[in-house]
Amino acid sequence: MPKDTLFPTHRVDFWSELDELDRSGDLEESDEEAEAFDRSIQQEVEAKRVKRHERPERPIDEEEAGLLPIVDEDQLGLTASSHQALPSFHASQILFHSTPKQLRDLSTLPSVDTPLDDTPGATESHQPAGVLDTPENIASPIDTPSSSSRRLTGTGEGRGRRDDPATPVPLGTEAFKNLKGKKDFQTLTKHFELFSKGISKDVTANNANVKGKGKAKAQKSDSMLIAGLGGRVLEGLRFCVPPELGQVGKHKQRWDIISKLGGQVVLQPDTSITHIIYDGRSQIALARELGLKSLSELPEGTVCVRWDWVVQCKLAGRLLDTSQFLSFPKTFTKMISAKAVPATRRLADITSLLSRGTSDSDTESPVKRPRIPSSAIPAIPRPDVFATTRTKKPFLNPWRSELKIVPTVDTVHALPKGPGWKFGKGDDRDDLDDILSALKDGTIYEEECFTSARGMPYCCYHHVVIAHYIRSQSANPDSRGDRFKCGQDHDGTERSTNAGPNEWLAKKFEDLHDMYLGVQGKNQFAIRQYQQGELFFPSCCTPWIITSGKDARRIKGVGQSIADRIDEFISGEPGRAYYEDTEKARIVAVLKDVYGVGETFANELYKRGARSIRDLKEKDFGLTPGQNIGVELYEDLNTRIPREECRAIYELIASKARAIDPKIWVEIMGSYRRGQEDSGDVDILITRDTDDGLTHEGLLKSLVIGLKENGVITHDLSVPSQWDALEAKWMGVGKVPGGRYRRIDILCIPFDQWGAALIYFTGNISDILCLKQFNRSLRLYARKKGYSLNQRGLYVGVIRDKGGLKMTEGEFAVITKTEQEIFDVLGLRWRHPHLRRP
DNA sequence: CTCCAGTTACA
DNA sequence: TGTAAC
DNA sequence: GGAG
Ligand SMILES: O=c1ccn([C@H]2C[C@H](O)[C@@H](COP(=O)(O)OP(=O)(O)OP(=O)(O)O)O2)c(=O)[nH]1
Ligand SMILES: [Mg+2]
Repeated sequence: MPKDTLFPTHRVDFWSELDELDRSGDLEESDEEAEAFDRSIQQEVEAKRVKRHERPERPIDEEEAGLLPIVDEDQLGLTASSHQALPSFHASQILFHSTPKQLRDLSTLPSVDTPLDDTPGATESHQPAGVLDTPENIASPIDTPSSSSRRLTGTGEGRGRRDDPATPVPLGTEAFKNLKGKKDFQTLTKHFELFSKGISKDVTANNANVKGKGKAKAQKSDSMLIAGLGGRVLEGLRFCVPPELGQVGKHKQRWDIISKLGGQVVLQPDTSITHIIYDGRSQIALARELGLKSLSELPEGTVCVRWDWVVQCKLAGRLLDTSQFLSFPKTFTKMISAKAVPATRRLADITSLLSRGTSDSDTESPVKRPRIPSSAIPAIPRPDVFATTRTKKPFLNPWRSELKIVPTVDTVHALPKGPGWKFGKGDDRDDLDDILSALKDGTIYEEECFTSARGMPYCCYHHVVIAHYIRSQSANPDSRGDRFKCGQDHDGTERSTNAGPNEWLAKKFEDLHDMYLGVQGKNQFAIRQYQQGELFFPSCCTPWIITSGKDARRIKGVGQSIADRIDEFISGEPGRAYYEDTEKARIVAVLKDVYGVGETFANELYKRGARSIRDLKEKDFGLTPGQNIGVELYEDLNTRIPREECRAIYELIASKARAIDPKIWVEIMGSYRRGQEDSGDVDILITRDTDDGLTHEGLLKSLVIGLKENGVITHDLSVPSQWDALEAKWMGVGKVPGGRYRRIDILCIPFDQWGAALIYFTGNISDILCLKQFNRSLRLYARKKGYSLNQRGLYVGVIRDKGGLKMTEGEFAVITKTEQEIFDVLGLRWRHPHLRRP
């Protein structure tokens, strides 16, 4: 792949915040940008052909369909003819992934819900069991023939009256009063007027999806497909985009993007708006800004979303669930279906259709309380459920099927509440926010315009995840088993992505990182930096186009060495990255994929002549028993586990455990708890309430034995040193009947370490970094505060020598029954597991 | 020049 | 103790 | 390999 074709030549990508725009006053700017972006995407696509391993087993479309509802316009009243008739609610408000589960045996089941939310409203009653929540049975908010529209309450921020968009009544007469008189504000409103005029002039062209600025468009006819990126997904929606000082350029772009996507833009709220774009965090501040006493004065159903929602909708070419993009997730704006079933009702409805007890993996406190059915398990509906409803998709862009968002497992009940908890009132950004951004830091460059965008981290995260996911998707031919055959399998399933203009760099670094994994003696921290490189470059993290290594050094985490690599990549001159990328390194990297084979032994194997997994199978290299299992099950163990299967394995284990001791607590942790849609292994955490004087001592042994009899557990990889200790970890392999072999970890812990163990075992991030960054940064943070955090608890008084070696153990700082206690001591807000990722 | 999380199991 | 793993 |  010749670099020049990969490397975009234009200067700015479509969403960067440029004040030049303002200065020039040239409204065409964003058009140009859009074009540039689109072009870069195309180039990106070109670059996307090659790839490596690892893909989930499901066909992509299946997931995609499940996660991103394609909305039938008819159902939304959004067909062209009804374009004017603004629906009160919108597809974007659909609560998509709520899979409440059945109430389990209350008397025996430890209640482990997340930081307490006993509010009945949010956690609806559950329904009798009987229907499995297999994908087939999951009610889609779309295809559920829902009852006639009901009066909506409790949705969105607004409670006020709603008018037809033709006759909006302004709200917030005092809006922006503290901005008025500011020069910036005046220029902004002036620009807005200009913009509005431009829109009405262009309206025809707009409808044809070609916005008037003739010349530039003509030549880009085939990037038109992409230019259309997004189609008119915001058709019929009306956006209030409250002005911000010093953000004229940014806002102009936003208006333009919204209107190109078919949405209407207003500065001041009125009775017809459907959305407010707000990247801040404080409802109060927003209300004040808008000149409202409270956001409830907004029209009923108004949703406050961060800007990145729009961006993602544009990228996805369709409306996305807003749940991941709410400005105020804490209020948990109950998203509702287009058919306007009240939120709580909907949830109950879904509950009744699903069920079968499952763990709520968002569990937290061992405090006893009735177990509430919750929705920890994401609905991953099957594609055919949607097939019939997606036909109306207004703009079928080819990228659509590539884009997916991390599963948003909308655990409604999981919102934190109670003592010690505050919802982010105002700007209560805590230090962990800083940690999380620090994690990303490498991905965020520090510039004024960027730090001002509060919503950015999340956006960034989403983009990274998506980009990464797509990368691995495109890397691998589908269908089980095929992926190891390497080669031929590129059955025309061209998987392109719409990642940004620097994406090729991310790919380069991903590749480089993989390669260095096989280089012995390479500094682990150096490898980590390359790994970081994967994160830096997706367009939304680095909103400008990197033109040189020097340029990239603006990014925190990119130093001289990474910059040099970038220059190599750009110039195409073979440099270190080229010379170090040897056949040997690649082979070693593959050998290292065997479970139990690390860098050292992989190199040793290479030295002894091993060149492939087959060699390992055929010749005797004196592998350990564990490594032999790794070789034998190489394919299975290197295949990601679909979420449903994780759950199935969990259920098998949990039921066996409960059969042994009904008071046992069994939870599924790891990537599953974080809400990922596939996992590398199944992580199970076990403990038992000691209130009756008994413990889970010895349970692990009988559990494993029992599961071996079942055929659920098939191999041991590493067993506890003391089987009957309260703390014991078993690692091995198991499967569901007829399924692939899967890695399983079972961790038993003393009851009072529940909180610390949850933090530990939930970890974070995996998907992108394969580092367990959340743990690492939290522990680093604790250390800086004079504590020490490990899977057992949070300690104070740890004395370290100057090398950082621990001289004393210290003592428990807190009883760590709950995660929250730990977060509290560290002065941090508890975070939903799903948010423990950068 | 120093630090980069903190721990367990296996051989 | 070094290696590999969570 | 990068940051302090
Ligand atoms: O180096 C590590 C590896 C893991 N963990 C914790 C966090 C992690 O979430 C949990 C389970 O580990 P696992 O390797 O299963 O990672 P995961 O997060 O579950 O990802 P996946 O299993 O999908 O690969 O153990 C750490 O603290 N440090
Ligand atoms: Mg795991």
